[in-house]
Amino acid sequence: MSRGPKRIPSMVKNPQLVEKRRRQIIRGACDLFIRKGFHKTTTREIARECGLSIGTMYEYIQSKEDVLYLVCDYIHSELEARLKKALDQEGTGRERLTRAIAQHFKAMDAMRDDVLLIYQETKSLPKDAMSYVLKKEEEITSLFEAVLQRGIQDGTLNLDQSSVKLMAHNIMVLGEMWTFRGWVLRQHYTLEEYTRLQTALLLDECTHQSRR
Amino acid sequence: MSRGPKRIPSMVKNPQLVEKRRRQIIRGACDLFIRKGFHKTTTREIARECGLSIGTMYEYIQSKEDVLYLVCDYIHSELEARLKKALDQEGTGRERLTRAIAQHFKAMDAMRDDVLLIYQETKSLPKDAMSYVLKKEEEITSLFEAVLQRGIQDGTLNLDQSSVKLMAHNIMVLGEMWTFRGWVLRQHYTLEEYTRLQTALLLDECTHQSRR
Amino acid sequence: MSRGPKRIPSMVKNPQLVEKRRRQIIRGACDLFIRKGFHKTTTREIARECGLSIGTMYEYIQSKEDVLYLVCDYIHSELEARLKKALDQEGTGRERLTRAIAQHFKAMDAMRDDVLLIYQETKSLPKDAMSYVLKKEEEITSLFEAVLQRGIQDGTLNLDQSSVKLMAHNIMVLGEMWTFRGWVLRQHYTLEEYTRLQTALLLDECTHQSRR
Amino acid sequence: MSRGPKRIPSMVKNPQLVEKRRRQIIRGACDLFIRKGFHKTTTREIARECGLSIGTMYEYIQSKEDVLYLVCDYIHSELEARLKKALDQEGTGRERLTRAIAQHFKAMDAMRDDVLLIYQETKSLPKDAMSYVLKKEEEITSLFEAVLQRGIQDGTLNLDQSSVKLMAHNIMVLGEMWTFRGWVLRQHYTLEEYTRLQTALLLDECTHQSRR
DNA sequence: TATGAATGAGTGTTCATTCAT
DNA sequence: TATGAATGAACACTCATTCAT
Repeated sequence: MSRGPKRIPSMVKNPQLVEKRRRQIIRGACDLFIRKGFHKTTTREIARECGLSIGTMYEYIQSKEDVLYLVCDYIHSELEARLKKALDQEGTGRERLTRAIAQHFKAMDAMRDDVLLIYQETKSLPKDAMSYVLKKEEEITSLFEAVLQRGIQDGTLNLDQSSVKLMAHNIMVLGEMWTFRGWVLRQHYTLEEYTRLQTALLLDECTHQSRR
Repeated sequence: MSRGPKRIPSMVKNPQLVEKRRRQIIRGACDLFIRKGFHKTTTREIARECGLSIGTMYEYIQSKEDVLYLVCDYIHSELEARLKKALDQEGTGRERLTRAIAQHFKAMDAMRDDVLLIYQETKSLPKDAMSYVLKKEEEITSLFEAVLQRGIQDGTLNLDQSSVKLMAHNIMVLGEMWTFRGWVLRQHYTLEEYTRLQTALLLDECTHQSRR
Repeated sequence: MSRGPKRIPSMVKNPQLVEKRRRQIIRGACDLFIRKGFHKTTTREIARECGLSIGTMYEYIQSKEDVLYLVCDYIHSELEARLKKALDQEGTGRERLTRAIAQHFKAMDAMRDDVLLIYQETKSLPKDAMSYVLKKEEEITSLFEAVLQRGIQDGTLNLDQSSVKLMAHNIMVLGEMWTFRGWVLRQHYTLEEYTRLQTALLLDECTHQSRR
Repeated sequence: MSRGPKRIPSMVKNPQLVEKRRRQIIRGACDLFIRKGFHKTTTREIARECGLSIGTMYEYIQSKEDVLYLVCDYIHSELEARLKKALDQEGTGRERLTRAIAQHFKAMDAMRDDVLLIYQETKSLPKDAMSYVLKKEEEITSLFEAVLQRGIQDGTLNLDQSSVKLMAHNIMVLGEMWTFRGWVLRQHYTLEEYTRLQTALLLDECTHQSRR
């Protein structure tokens, strides 16, 4: 279905070195993009922050936008990895969903700045890179779809098929909401309260479907 | 509570002229920001689009960021106005909430590009302007809080006080979600379906609170 | 036949100002290109030399290559003007040709650096600008063709039609030769000697054609 | 007279290896310089084209300009070799001259891109390298001088001493003209026609000198 | 000898803002 | 009030050259 991430060409041949340097670049750039935004961060700042000369950095990327893509892709990979670990467990569909939501919210809390970054800067990517990033987002969302389906099959969740996709998106968005409304939500709720209340809302919906 | 919008100084004395010119600027800039993003739009382009010379434009603003603030503020006002009109009606709290949600979603659909713009470019505002914009967002959210409270009072809604704020935010976010996940949601749901399903989710929660 | 020179867009509206500034640019750039070559001259140097800030200079051109085109076009215009003045006189075709050659050689001597510049840097122009420059060169050459034809008609020159074009090019090239072989030719010949000898060669050919 | 070509230092001791590698470099660079020009060709491209790593390439040269010199010198050697072969034959001075001209023109046709390269990029050489190249050009020219003198001595050519040098240059330039005006000349003349007409022009002059 | 990753000064170009008219 | 020419700091990116391995 997905043919993996976009390949960013590098002038350097040794793939391990490329991997290593790009990790440096991602780490440095991510911090800066979060602090100052993509457009207000200069390539020289990125280079300095990740301990490379500007010339060396450009041996590993082709453009500043490549850096943004690298960062976005990294953040998504990180999110996906965390979520997959949470799903890789036993229990009924309902139990797994509950854990997945909690884990998702925890990830959102831990990576709130990174997620915010994706929300705000994805649009600065070139067309093709943006498609990749959006596709990745969809893939992550589909992880929740899968858990929902499983719960429907084992009878622990009750949800109309037409609502499955929507619910998956709802879960994603109510998680992300903790990042982009965090500045006010955190004034009123701890992450635990937030998780409890939103989980209730979401699971409730997967219980009383029959009523509608 | 709120001390009204941030004042943007102008070199021009006649307030009606200022008002008129700024409307021109907002209209032109808004289009451009949506099409190209704030950073990739130049002041020259804005001036051309709104039919002013750059010199003249700068008589009515102090910086490019002022334009962004003007645009964001305008969009929020528009959203608020639409919502207030929907709330300015009779019926039980529950009925009013239902209508408000529908109206909110409709507004999100109509103004999806504008809302997206706010989501993506608010962070480009200077600190103080950003506070104003975020505060405005909060004010709009509080409109839903008020409706919820009213429904609780008249007994048509059942919701724990601790959840009121969260629900208001949920309503806001599930509306905005139609803008920033629209590219995929619209492949599966019409606005009507979306509204029906999400309203169910939200109202359901304001009905069975006792269970928890 | 020719639709005039390539239009270089300018950000500045006042055409007289554009004309004036571009003259400044041409003068400054021409000197520098001759001294250092096109590629080794920086845009900053050009700006400084012509008394404009770099930003201002870019209000009147779109790229460094535009400057090169402006310079090449100017040099050609200058050459053409000088030649046309020489042709705008009375006498038999043979007399006119003699004067035209002398004038051409004189122009080459006076503008030797400029002509050399065209020889060496035309290839640095973008494709379309290069066509314009080459076409102009052809137009100038055709001025000699016209004089030759006139001499043939009035019987003062004797030249096969098939040779006319070639002779025109020969005249051009033997003139230009004074610029790009000048460093050694000037060690052995004055411009007058050079002109006399080459004119003899060329006119001789337009006299004894019958022998072949 | 000439102290041979400029010595380009190499880090590598084995002279045969140096010779071999430089042949590689010349072949690769010459192609690129013709296609893209000297300044728009990067050292990386040259290295790639000739199958060496940049590091290795720099063991055999000291700078990019060295490569240009190597290429120019090679082209001249090639031209000189071809011409010498043509002169290494029997016959009267006049016959030898005729053959030399034809051979020269044929060489110009075959190596038109290379000759053009020399015309356009010689000025990019450092001062001292440029002198070498110009001297080489002069040497080649003097080959024609020698043939002319020989024809004068054996009475088959009639030319004033003062014109000998000029005629030699004329021969050179009318040959080179086939390269830098080829784009238009080839539209009207084949190489054979061109050679016939120009040879007539040149030999004619070496026949009727007495008249002047 | 051969390699290729590292370097950073230097390049062409942009654009928010000012200010004389 | 309106204009738009002028400004120059700042930007993304390149590339000849070096040097540790």
